[in-house]
Amino acid sequence: MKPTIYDVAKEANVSIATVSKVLNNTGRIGEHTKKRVISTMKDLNYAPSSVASALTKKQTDSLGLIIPDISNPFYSEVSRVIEDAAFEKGLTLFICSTDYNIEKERKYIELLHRKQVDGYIIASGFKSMDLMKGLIDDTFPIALFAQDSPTNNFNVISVDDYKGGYLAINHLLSLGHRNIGVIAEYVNSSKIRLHAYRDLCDMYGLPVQEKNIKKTIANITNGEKMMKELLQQENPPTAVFACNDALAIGAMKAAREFKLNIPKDVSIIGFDNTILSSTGVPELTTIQQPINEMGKEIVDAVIHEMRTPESVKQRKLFTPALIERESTGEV
Amino acid sequence: MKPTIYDVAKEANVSIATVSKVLNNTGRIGEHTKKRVISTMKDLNYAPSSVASALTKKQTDSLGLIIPDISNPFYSEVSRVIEDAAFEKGLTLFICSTDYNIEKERKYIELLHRKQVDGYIIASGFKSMDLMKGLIDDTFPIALFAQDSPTNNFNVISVDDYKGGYLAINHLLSLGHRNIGVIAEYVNSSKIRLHAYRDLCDMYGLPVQEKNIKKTIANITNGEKMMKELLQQENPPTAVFACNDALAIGAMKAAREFKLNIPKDVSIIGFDNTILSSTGVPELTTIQQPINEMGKEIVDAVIHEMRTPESVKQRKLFTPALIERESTGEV
DNA sequence: GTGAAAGCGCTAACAA
DNA sequence: TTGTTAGCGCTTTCAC
Repeated sequence: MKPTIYDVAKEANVSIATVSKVLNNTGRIGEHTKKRVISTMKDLNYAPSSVASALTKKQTDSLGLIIPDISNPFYSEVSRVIEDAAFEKGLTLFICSTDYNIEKERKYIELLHRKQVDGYIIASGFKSMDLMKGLIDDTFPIALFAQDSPTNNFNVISVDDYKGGYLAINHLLSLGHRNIGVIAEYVNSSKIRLHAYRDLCDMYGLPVQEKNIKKTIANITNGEKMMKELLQQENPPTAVFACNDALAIGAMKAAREFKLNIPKDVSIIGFDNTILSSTGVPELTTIQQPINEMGKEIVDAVIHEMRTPESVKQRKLFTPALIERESTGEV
Repeated sequence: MKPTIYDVAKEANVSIATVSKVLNNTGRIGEHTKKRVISTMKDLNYAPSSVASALTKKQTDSLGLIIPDISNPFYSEVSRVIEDAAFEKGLTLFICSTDYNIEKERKYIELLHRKQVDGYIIASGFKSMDLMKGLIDDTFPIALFAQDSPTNNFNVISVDDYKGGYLAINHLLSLGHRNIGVIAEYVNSSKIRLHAYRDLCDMYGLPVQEKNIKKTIANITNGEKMMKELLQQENPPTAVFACNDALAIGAMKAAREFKLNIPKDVSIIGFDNTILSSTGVPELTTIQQPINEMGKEIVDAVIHEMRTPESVKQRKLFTPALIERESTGEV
């Protein structure tokens, strides 16, 4: 049997209270007994039970991380960063993949609720924000990653989408492209990136052609499909901004099927700077989100909410960067 | 405050034992009271506390999944499958990335031990097998994924590495290649795949040239480096078997740097069939591990150990399959 | 500086 | 069929 606090108390000839105190460095205990307790803990190979302490302290030191799909490179990379940041702070993560599926979201939220996680980190693609509010207390720690919830008031950590869109389009414009297509997602971040697109078009006196803007759900197949549509219309764009790397990879496939050289015949730029952007040929020019900093920040945000539930919520937007590789070139 | 079992008991005019019984469907309770209890649970928006029940039942319904790195596509894909299988069985996962780092392994194992996970799933790359044995009981549920521990006795779920190596090399041989290089890892699975290589060479009467066998740590950069070495020697191989997709992607990079066409000048085959194998150009021919089945099996294996700790351990080897894409061709 | 005791929310004997 | 009660392993007053 795993030794308990009673075992070490008995063995060290002290009370369990004393053991607890040396365990948590609380109260005052004599140097001598402290040493003795510590050494018998070692002798017994004692490890305190987190579940017992969670029950008394009403705190589990764990967080729920809700993402669409851990096997998607962007989310797995983000998860890794968040895992490290959480671990650093003594928190463990329940990582949950919901596949944009409301039913799965509900089940996972209920599960985590029963597991008494101390807070949630919710990544883009989460749909059940309202269900969430019903299930849990209004002041319960929740932070949003790369997702907005305009109707609710949460801490959110995100990339500056306008800036990201701006960087991407501006890069294409500076390369001389004047007929630029966009493959966007049905999400808020894409909408904002499109604002940058429109504004930049205005600035350059270019007419914004709606037919050049495709919206879809982000995956490689859809990227391919949308790119084909773009390429099939008359006067097709000479450059395409895909709102994430997966869409961009799909777009590159389509271009290749059309026997188009990248970047000679058509330039393609992605978003996220996932591993996919550096493993293909040509390597993908893309916009990098500073996920390391963002991961740290979001963990800090949840912790802050845990400590001060009534604190004012913030939105922190991080500055993206252009990563020039091989998929974009002069027109 | 979150309602407790006492709240619903009082509200429904029954004892907490009764509530517990309807909660767990144990004992016998009258239809009528059962209904009443259930409805007041709904009214109060009651959700039982897993931590309290964990404390009494000495079972947390959670598993530790130890992998080298969740941001590595192979492991993120594997994790996804295991997550789903575990969720299906009512188990949640603590996913821990250890970076092949003994210190991190130790910290995570200790952490999970205190969290009282019901079992461990340990994926390839784990080094502290012996530490593990010291920390936990001999009959504690542990299953190994794609990793062997010859000196210990565990349930292991793995791919049939010999068969995988055989499929890869045989594919290359059937394409006419007679000078085949291998980029392997410093791990047992690679060793077994190399057995297949040697055996096949023997069968074909080909001399096994040690200079054609490179060993390294699996990542893209090392794949590139090893491939360059292979390519720089005189009479370089016309085909290379990389023991996983990351190495293969690196190898493709190197080939390209040498202005070699794939597969015309050199064929490359990978292993794992991760997303990387279908996003590049040319798409990578590779060996697929049936990770869906393997994921289900390993969760089942841990559950089985949880229920019958003394059960005989097994090794289950799953049959891989050749996925022909574009990176291999006739010599 | 140390200990006794209550309680965290639940399960499982055992009684009734 | 339902209720009483004793823990599960820990934290935290409050006495001493």
